[in-house]
Amino acid sequence: MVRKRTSCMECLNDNCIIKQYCPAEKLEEVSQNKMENRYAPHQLVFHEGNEVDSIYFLQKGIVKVFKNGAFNKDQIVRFSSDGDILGHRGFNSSGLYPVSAQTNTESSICDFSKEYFFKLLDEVPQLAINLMLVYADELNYEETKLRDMALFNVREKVAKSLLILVDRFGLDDGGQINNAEILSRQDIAECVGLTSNQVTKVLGEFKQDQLIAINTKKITVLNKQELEKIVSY
Amino acid sequence: MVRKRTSCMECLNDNCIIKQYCPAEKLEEVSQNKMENRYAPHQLVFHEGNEVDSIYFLQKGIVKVFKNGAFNKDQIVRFSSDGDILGHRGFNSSGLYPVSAQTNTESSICDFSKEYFFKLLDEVPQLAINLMLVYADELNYEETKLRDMALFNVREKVAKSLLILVDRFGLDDGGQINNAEILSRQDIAECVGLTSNQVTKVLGEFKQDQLIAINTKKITVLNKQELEKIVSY
DNA sequence: CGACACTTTGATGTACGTCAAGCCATGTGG
DNA sequence: CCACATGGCTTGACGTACATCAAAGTGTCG
Repeated sequence: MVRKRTSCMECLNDNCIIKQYCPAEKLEEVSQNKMENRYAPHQLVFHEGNEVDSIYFLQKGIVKVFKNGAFNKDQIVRFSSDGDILGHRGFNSSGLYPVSAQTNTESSICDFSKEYFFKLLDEVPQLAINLMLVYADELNYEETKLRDMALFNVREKVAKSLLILVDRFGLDDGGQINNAEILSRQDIAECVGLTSNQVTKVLGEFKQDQLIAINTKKITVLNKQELEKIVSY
Repeated sequence: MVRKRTSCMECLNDNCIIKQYCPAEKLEEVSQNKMENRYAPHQLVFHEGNEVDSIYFLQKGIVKVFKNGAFNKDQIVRFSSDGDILGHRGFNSSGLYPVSAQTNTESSICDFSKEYFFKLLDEVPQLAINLMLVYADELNYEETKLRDMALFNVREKVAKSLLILVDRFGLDDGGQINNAEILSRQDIAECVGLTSNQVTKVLGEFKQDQLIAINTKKITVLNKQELEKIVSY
């Protein structure tokens, strides 16, 4: 991991809420209080259960956020990408990270100390309010997923996992799911609480039904509408 | 529903984050911008899918917050009680309530317009920050639940539902779960995505194993430690 | 070219979801 | 005050979808 000082003024990532809501004159100070880090693929950013000391902003890359379950059955909370906040789940009453974060690709991540970040929130109310709105959206997303996981059968869950990937990574011109090649069957399974076995089987069914095409890791969505129909009720 | 103006200064509920984080001189203005409403049991406070216009603070009572699923299989998100915030899940990008809220008991609920509340957040940064922390805790809670629901079998889910109720409502001197008499088997089932049938069966097992005692609706916890052991791994 | 890891596929037992019938409380009207 | 109706609770029986295991297949790396 390579650490260096960089300036928010020159950062090209417009999704970052710091850049969006801090006034220009504040950004100079902000830059003084952060470090930018470069991670190799499959490096741990922070670990579930550890004390929360920092908050992270993912400038570029893909990071897997996940919770430990029993017997190496982890639960993937989300895949974060450019502009996303990491570690904010740790601002809870326990003071411990409730999830782990691990890079999937090479990544650039800025970090602030928790102390400085809270000082910043107090000085820039719009930042606090908009971070609050980020939480609200994530809470909605998780509660919808919770409802769905309670209701869906295996086939529906796999359809849901594909739509989650499409939503997060998008499709390229040919209809292929971006970044799908970096995901194992296990990864897909852990998004929706299944085993890699079950995912493989249902993906095979979907291929049979011409909803998708599979070239090992690369998945092409042929009929998104039908996939959406499977998860709607 | 009876509406009236009351003052936050005289409110006895110290759990309310408005009272906790607004300076005394601000509370006068706040009181001018809210209404207190008295609801009968089983009245709807707001409905999933409706436009978000207000935020609510539950002064006294028990309110069921739930999401609609397929074929009257609702999902209970939580039971709110004295001091809890209601409707904050609606501060999302869709502008619609993602859940419904319905009183279980007679309840007193204060409401603010969304506009005034956001103005207040901007003027009182500590309120915004602490509301953010409320979201963070709820997000943690939901993600833990999501993980558990993906992993647990029926027996474990029922144990979990009992522990949720104990956590929310507490036990009286005799070990009975407070307010359990207002809950149907269906309610318990909808906390953890089961049917009332399944809940009844497992509660019967727990009774057999002397973990609980059942007097129709009233449930007495005899061995909380063992219940916790069932949901731990 | 061989070793390793991941994926695919089939077979098997079991836990689960569903249905239906009986039971027990509660409340109402004769 | 008792008979009856209603709604939720309880229990058992049954078929199915699911979890798990093992073995073969495929791709990838040194």
